[in-house]
Amino acid sequence: METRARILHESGELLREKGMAGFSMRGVAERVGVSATALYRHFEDKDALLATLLEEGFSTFGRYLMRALAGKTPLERLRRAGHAYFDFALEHPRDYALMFMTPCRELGLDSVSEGAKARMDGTFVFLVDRVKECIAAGVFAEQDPRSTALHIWATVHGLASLRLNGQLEDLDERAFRQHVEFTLDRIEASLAPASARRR
Amino acid sequence: METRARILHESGELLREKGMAGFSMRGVAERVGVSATALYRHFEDKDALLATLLEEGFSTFGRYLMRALAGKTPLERLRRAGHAYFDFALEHPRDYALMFMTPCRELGLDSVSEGAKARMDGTFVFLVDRVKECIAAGVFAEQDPRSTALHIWATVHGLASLRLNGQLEDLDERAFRQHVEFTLDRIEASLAPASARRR
DNA sequence: GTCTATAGGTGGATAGAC
DNA sequence: GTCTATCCACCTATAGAC
Repeated sequence: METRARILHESGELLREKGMAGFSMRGVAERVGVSATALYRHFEDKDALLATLLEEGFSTFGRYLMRALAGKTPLERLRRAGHAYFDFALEHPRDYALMFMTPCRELGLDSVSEGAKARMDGTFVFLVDRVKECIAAGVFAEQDPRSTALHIWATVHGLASLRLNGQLEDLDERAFRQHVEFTLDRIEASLAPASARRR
Repeated sequence: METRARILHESGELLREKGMAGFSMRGVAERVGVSATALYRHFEDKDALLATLLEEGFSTFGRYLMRALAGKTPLERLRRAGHAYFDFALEHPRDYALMFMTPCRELGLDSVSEGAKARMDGTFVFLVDRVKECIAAGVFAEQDPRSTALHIWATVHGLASLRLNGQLEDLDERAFRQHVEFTLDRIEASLAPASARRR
């Protein structure tokens, strides 16, 4: 792997291990196996490194979400979006934590927070569109699509962040995946129109 | 206020403002208006200060949760627990962030994580009990109480943490409270037995 | 592109006076 | 209990050699 890519990779690892408080250029350099100053040939400064990490995280996340569009029905596309969300969180926990679990103010990236905010809004719009499809198709009750989308986001984010924070350590990977299914089932059940709720 | 209490208060404020990375004994001392060394008369070291803050957070949270028991029916008690959860998150955002949004490993409090884990488990058991009540009363479908409780926790935690991370800034306090009601409604709807789902 | 050397800063913690 | 003085560790970032 190229040095630059390795720097980004080890940055993510260190960030997850030690948090923002323990993240340092020296720490990254040591993991990569170069001197601390070498990093400055690849990134202007510490903020630029973090900003790049954040940006690449959003790019990857966007690709994951796009998988959802392969679904053939509105409900299936929403379901796939849910799976894509958890796939990303579990396969890129460092990126997920940086993107969704770190307060903007804590990042201290004034310049990049604009871009991050735009990315976040874009993600939310994608979700709102999936919800609108479901409402139009009659599989969801007629409710404010934005409230509904926010409810879905909060629910999946809550589960993902409890998992990544280590608060569900007694669940193994398989049990967690099962709970994901349970969660997606509950979301669908809670949004179905009254006519669809009889079993 | 006593110096010790003021130290704890300002510690919470600083933690919320700057995050773990920006939290320092000197920073706390400056806010309190004493020298940095004065803090060491009240707390053995930085970890002890954080541990105390965490402990007091769980105590306060426990008192909030106890309000739920004033509800007259199982469903009302669960609903009140939901409200207590959001009340605590909104009124004690610093404590909430420290307790539920900071990875244990990032805190670096090996000694205290035992106590924190026990507290967390206690909270979860409380929620499981409320769910069991609802199932026994027939207002919830017969499902694994622990899965159900986890679903509820993840959902309310997701909403609270998005809020505290500043990702829902376009919602004012009133709109957010309204969405809380929406969320609690969705949770109940998703867990109701099939027989109760006809409108 | 990577190194060593180094400047300049921040932060945790202690010693000892008051 | 609070202060000043101080030590030491660690951090970001730059300069200049290779």
